[in-house]
Amino acid sequence: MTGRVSGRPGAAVNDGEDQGSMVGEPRAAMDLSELQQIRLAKATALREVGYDPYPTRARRSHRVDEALARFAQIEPGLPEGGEDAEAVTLVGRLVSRRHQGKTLFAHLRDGSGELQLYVRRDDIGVDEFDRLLKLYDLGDFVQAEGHLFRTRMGEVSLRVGGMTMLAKALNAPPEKWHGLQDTETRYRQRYADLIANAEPRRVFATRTVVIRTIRRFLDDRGYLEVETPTLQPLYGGAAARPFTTFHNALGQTFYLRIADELYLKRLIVGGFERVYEITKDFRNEGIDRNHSPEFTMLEFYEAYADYLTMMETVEALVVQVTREALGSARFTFQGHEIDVSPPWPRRTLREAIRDASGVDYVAHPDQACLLAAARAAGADVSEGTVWPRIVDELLKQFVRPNLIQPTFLVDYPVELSPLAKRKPDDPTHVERFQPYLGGGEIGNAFTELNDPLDQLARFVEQQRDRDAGDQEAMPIDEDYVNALMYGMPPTGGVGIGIDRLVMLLTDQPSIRDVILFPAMRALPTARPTGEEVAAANRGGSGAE
RNA sequence: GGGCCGCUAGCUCAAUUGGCAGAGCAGCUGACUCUUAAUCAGCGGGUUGUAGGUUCGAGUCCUACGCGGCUCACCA
Repeated sequence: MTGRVSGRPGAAVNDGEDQGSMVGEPRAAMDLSELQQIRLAKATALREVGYDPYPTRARRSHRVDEALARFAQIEPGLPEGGEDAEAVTLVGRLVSRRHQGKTLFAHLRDGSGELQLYVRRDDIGVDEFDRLLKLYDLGDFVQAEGHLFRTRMGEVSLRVGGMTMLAKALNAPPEKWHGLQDTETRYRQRYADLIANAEPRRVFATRTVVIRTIRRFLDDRGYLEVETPTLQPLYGGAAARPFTTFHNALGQTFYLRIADELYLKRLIVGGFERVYEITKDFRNEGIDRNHSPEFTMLEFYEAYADYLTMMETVEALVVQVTREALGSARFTFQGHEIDVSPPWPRRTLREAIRDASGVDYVAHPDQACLLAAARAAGADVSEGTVWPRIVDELLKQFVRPNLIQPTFLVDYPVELSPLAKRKPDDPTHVERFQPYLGGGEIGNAFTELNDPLDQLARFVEQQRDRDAGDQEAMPIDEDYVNALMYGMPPTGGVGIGIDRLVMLLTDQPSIRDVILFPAMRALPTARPTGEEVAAANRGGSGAE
């Protein structure tokens, strides 16, 4: 860590090696803003009258929600405006302040909520009241002890008998009414966003409920949560370009995983019957509203199941997650009322495309023919587009935007799905489905291909596309084929993009709004130099 | 990568045709013992993203660059 003491990241004010200097030493103050200097002076003033602005320990008897619950219990036995006889001690951040002569109202926020503080000079003495007015600021963490009561205006409050500083804030919080609006600052300094805005606090709390509920759902059904490699010598399981990195001691290139699919299925080969993993995948491609270079993926695999079984599981999972997170199976996304109650309609990809565009891709089995038909239907497809891509374009341009209510599209052309098993009655299609919701897909699933030689043939096919310049085609994974040669039972598998699911449930239009610290271009001063990169690759970072 | 838009005080935003860079919040000083966007009086606060250019004069016009947003392309 370098010591940066400025509101703007990248505006380093303290690049020296010495780390242990006491806060409050004015050495770094040269580059502090006027407002920061004023707060720093207050911290120094506190110290001068014997109060540590950063004491080591805090004490708390109740969280805010516990205090409110306690008062609700006790209030019926109190006279009008009476106080709880027992003292409580609360901790948290000062988020608002209203001074009126010899009294002071303020709001304290902890992780569970907010509660009003009521301070009277007569209660705490002239000196302490004065300190409170002069040396405490919005954003400071404090500890307040006192008795609960209800104000004349009807708000449960703490009549403060004593207050101490827990941590002096040098940065002022953002504007209290408009919050922090600047998108870039909200992403780069998420801490400030969380302080200032209730919306991200709600979104990320919901995200946690979603993930917790998924775990419980799968745990309850006998799934084993496992961990597979992030650093992979060979990537696979999806169509995407990987990030590349290098292991110094092994002298070897690794790829950051683009999916965990192939490892999870190796575990099915090994004899685990139900496995899942919730983890980050990394794809080296463009960033937009729906794509982040690192994102969170759920994948789960079940032996002796097929894609029909998995559709029921997905419906049950999504409705349970929605109910846990929102208290209902219905919610609003970007103005659309969505109901995820099962069962969800199932339509084959072929008929969905045919109904929406008039093009039956089965009737146009070669590239030139399908391209002409697609264009005749009004699709925007460029000249060299390969056959499976044209199908994908038809899906994207005609079908997807209209899939607002939950829908399964099923049975995809084999060319689009190198890891899925062919339909028994139609070897040109595979048993695959994608759940659509709110105009986008939230996952991908199939009956897993377990014929090792068919799998090898599909890899070879992919390799041909690779050689033809398709940078997203999968490389041949011989070890995976070897695993399949030990025998993999019939298996159903599902992948669900957690970020997109959270976007839907929290009504957020951008994936960046559901990722706490979304990937951003480094600011000029924060970007490592070529020398630093070279040194890192030379070996040994020195630090853990 | 292309196109469009944006970047002004700590935060939220103004600034007419190119003519003294402003307000609210926050801050500072003071008044006020049930306020809650508290109120009232006064005060301070700016390298207008960066670097050039045009001009008597640039927040405003031009060029380049940086960062971001939207969008297209790419991409599940």
